[in-house]
Amino acid sequence: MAQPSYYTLVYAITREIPRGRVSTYGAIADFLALGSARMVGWALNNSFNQEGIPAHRVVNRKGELTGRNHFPSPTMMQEMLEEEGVKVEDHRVVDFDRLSWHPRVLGMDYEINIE
DNA sequence: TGTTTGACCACGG
DNA sequence: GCCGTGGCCAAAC
Repeated sequence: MAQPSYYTLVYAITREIPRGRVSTYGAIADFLALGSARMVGWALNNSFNQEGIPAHRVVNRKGELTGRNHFPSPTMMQEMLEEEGVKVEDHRVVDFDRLSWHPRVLGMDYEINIE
């Protein structure tokens, strides 16, 4: 994509989420200082066109896997997380407070790598 | 072109 | 701590 759209930014940040950690829609929207948390969800919905985007690591602020219904299989999101060592119980990330990751750690001058 | 709709969040009561 | 409400902005209709 020559011109970075909002989607591109969301995708780039989502790719930076470390394995075994989770992030939230609000955190991503907050770091981008653009749009809203809703748009992050919209972008991720469209992210199935792109490959290699760990959309399963993005949950809502309560740690709930609200996006699970948008995966090919509703149980896939949980299984992928558990495979990375993130325990999920009753559609919620266990110990979410400790595992939540904020893109701020990338630094303010982080340059997004657009493919 | 105007309205509706989202994988949401912060806030006030 | 739960509930209603407003805000957010791009796509679909």
